[in-house]
Amino acid sequence: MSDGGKARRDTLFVGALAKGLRVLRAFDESKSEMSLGELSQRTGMDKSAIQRLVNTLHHEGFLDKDPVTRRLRPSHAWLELAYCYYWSDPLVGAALPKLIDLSRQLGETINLAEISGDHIIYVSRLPCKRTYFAASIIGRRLPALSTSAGRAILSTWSQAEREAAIETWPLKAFTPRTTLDRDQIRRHIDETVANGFAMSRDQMLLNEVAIAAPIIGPDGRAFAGVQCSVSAYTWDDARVREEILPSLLDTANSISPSLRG
Amino acid sequence: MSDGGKARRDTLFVGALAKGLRVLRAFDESKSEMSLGELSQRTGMDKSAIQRLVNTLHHEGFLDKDPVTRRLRPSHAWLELAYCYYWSDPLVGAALPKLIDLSRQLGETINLAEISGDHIIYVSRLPCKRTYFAASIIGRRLPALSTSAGRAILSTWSQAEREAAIETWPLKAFTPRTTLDRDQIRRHIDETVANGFAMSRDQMLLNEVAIAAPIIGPDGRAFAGVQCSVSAYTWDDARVREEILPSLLDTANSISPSLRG
DNA sequence: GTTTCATGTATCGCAATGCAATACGATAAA
DNA sequence: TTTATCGTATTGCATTGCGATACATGAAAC
Repeated sequence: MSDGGKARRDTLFVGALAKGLRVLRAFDESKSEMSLGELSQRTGMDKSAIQRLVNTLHHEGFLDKDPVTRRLRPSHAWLELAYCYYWSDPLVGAALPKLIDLSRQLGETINLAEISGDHIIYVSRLPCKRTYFAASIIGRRLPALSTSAGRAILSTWSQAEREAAIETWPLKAFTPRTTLDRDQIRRHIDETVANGFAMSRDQMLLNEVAIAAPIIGPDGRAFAGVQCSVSAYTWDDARVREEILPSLLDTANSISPSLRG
Repeated sequence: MSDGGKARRDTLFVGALAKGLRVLRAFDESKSEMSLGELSQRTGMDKSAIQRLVNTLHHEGFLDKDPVTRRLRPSHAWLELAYCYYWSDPLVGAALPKLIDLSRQLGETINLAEISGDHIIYVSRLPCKRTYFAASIIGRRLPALSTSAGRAILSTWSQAEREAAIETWPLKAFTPRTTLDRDQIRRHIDETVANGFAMSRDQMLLNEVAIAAPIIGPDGRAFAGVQCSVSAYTWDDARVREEILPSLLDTANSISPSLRG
């Protein structure tokens, strides 16, 4: 139970490092500041281990320690890592300028999402309107099947891959109207295949309309998508199709050629 | 030499973890994808060590491995960490909505910078115009003395602290016109103290005008600032002062009260 | 004010774990 | 084919990280 994930007795596996990383992973949106005890509880590791790991992480600048409460928080190093990530991902460099233009042109929130296993992750976000916090910061992972970007990406994959995803990938209710019926999702993805874009409502947030287009690679498959979020209060289907869709597709298509074959 | 940083023989120090973290740190903007050999070279650790550490990092999802070239790259986990950071930093939650409004109102790039030792780090960026890549992604660290945000923050500190910073903090030439003369920087910070905002030109990029206001905490000291970057081609001093400065100051001041005392 | 609890910090002997040298295997260049 | 380069795998040794335990500090309970 406690160290259930220790896994491989492999000689190429450095357990101490893995444990340290697991301490980093213990932080999340609901728990972003912890005491030693809380960390110990969350990770299932004993107090001594946490003490040593935390000490090391702190010493190396990966955890900040509140001088009075002694509680631990993510440090600026966590942002520096994101900075490095951006330089390593060729898609970001190719897409960002175009996304900025699009965001400016539409005046609405534009996101760049990449597939990450069975989730999508928001790699770049350009918020234009106030929205809830989680929707304006990068690095958020969401079940791919529930997002317009995920469905747009999937729509470019083979029938078999799509089907496997639809059957097995995780779903979670974020709103009372999040689609949990896989048949319904299948139908929507089929439409997406035909249309070349995905549009969804109320999936992550009520009264949110999301529309996404895949960024298609040289092999015809997408692993990323451009997505736009708008409010259902001010946008109806027809207007989204007319005023957002064309530019969104243009942008996504204009990024495709920059992907190396 | 090789493992010069091994440092403390402390019993609370987990060397294997520290080494692993140093592998993560080996990546930067100029080297964002490496082979085992390159990593070994960069970190000064031997091949075996790198092999084990990389294996572990890969297994734990902190490094992606190109299936054909076997080269290693930052993974999406690096963005997830940034996501966590945002939840842990109360300033971001308080500031972001207001920054979005400001960005929309001005139609120019707005940044949130925090002090991080003797550098500032861009925590949030809202690009509105195309600019060079590094200026549009979060997590970038720059010498505080060379940035308008850094100077704005410093201007709220005590005379003694300011002086110490001006004398000892690092400087680096990013453009031919980056100010390297500490007396000149001192004069500029003195002006900033008097004015309540900082304005600089050509420091990080030629023909870039940056203007920043400190976000003042309950104790009168700032550790963060709101900054706006515009092009010198289209903005002269007078127009910046007239059209940008008031809203920028308003925004910075409106964030201050949300900082807990 | 003393007791009690909770939490952070420090110490220490043991052996499990990570170490570095080395050998193997593939792929690419010469 | 040869040679070089780079990723992968193995192994014996002792360094290093382990976890129980004891100490310190501060807050809450009574």
